[in-house]
This record gives sequence, structure tokens and C-alpha cells, in this order.
Amino acid sequence: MTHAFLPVLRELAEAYQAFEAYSSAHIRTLDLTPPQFDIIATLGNTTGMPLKELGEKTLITKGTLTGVVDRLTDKKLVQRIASPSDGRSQIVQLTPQGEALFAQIFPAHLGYMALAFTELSAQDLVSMENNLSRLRTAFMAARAGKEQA
Amino acid sequence: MTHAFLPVLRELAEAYQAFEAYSSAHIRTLDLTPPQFDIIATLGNTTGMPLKELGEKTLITKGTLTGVVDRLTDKKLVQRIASPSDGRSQIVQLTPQGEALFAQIFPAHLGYMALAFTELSAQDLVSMENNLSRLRTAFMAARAGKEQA
DNA sequence: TATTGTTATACTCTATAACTATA
DNA sequence: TATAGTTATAGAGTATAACAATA
Repeated sequence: MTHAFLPVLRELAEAYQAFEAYSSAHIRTLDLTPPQFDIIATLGNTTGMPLKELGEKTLITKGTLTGVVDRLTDKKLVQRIASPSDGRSQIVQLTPQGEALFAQIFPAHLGYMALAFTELSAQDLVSMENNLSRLRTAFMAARAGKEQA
Repeated sequence: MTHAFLPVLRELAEAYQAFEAYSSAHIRTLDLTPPQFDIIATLGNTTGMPLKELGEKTLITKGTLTGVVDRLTDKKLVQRIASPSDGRSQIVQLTPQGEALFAQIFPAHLGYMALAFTELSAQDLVSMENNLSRLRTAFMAARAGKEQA
């Protein structure tokens, strides 16, 4: 049995691309890019967080994150404030406009995504969640193994 | 039960990102980008194909594809030849150097990817493949539903 | 010395549309 | 008229490294 994992890789890539295509079609109608939406969604219902933490949650590296946050600042959706506890740190938070946008589009986006799941049972969802979690763990373990080698 | 699908979306995104991070770490050591590797892998063991077909298989749109193929041509890894049957069509194929590179790196990449699957059983793989296929189908059906609406 | 964030560089990909040359 | 591919445009994300301010 050689490379029986190949169909899994192919299906993973295709499932993700189908998700991404479906999701981003909606996001682009909101005049946001997927990374910008990710940041708005991450900052929603919080009082803000340092750029470092925002980068960890969205998997955007710091050099890139500065640019994405700049563009959201130009749109008046987020703002930077100095951290009270660390002079090196900038806290990013939604502006009132950003909060209003979040309150409007986040539920709408969930409703849009829900349309894709109407044919799947609760059992299906649990099974998928477990399988995907194991897959993620497998890649992370392999990467960690490579690092120490 | 509201939005029970959300963990599935999160796990899908994280599993894909873990896969992408692991896979592309190897690809970058080969001095290729992921789209470039995708093209080399698609052209390997073929006699070439029109840009249109290459775009369909790699999910790269035609305007972008011209640029990616240009960069691979600069590296002497692929070449364009005129289609014998359709004067509008260009066929892209690996050069001898491209074929040599494919023969060298494709098995190496499979071996690298296999390291991530050592802990998963054949049953696991079948289950994952089925779940991912259903997920992809769900997104594609939702997108098709939106289009006709 | 180490860390947070910005800046700079150079590239790669993306979306979109206009354009050409064939069909 | 429609299709294959190129070109043009403008943006947006990526990797990387050097840098300033602060810890």
C-alpha cells in the first residue's frame, strides 16, 4: 500500500478551496478581504488586543499584519491605542463604526455559512470535527518532528 | 442548536493551514512557490497540456497562470509550444530540466508528506476521505444554490 | 539582551478587464 | 460571436531583515 494518504490530501485541499470560494464570495460583497474579515471577527466582542496576540490568532505575521491593520484603519474600522502596561505594545480595537459593522455582518455571515450545512447531521459534524482535529495534529506533530531533527 | 457547524469550519481552516505550512516548508527548500510546485506536479508524467486545461486542474485563473508559467519558463523548467490542432492554443510542457526536477522532487515530497500519516490507520484515511468529500460537496451545492437564486 | 512593532524591499499571487488572434 | 491566451492595472498578502523604542 503506497501513498494511501494521497486522496486525503487531495480531498482536504479541495474541501478547503470550496469553503474558501464560498465564504470569500460573501466577504467580498462586504468590501473586505478574507484577512480583513478575519481581523474584524477576531476583534468583535473584545476590548481589543495587542498586535502580537492578534497575529497569533489570525496566523498573520507581524510585518504583514501592520499593513492589514493600516488598511482597516484607513477604512475607520479599527484603531490603535498605546498599551497602558507596555510601552512597546499597541492595542488594536474596533472603532464604533467597526463594531457596528461587526454587529451587522457577523451574524449575516454565519447565516450564509449555515446554508452549506443543511444536509449534514449532528453526527456528521462530530465525525468531521474529530477527523479534522486528528489531521491537524498529525501535521503539527510532523512539523515538530522535523524541527528537532 | 445554533451554529453547531462552527467548530467544523474552524477545524477545517486549521487543518488546512497546518497542512499548507508543513507542505510549503518543504516546497520552499526546492526554490519553488506552492503554485509553481502544483504546476510541475500536474505536468509530470504527461506530454503537456493547454494553458486552459492546466488552469482548470490547478485552479489558477488564466491571467495569473500566464505569470506563473512565465516564471517557470525563466527557470527553464517548462516551455510553451504551439498547439498543432488549434492556432489559439499554447501547450505547456516540462523541459528536460523540468522532468529531471520532477523525477527528483516529487517522490521526495511524497515521502515527506507520508511522515505526517504514520499514526493514522487505513480506516482513518477512508473516514477522512469520505468526510472531506461530503464537506466539499456541501459547499459546492451551496454555491450553486446561491448562483441560481 | 530580548521583545514589540514599524519600515523597507522585492516578489508572488489575485481579480478584473481590455485586447489579439484565431475558431 | 465565442474562445485561448496575453497584457495591463491595481491591489493585497508573503517572507525577510533591518531598525527604533522599550522592557
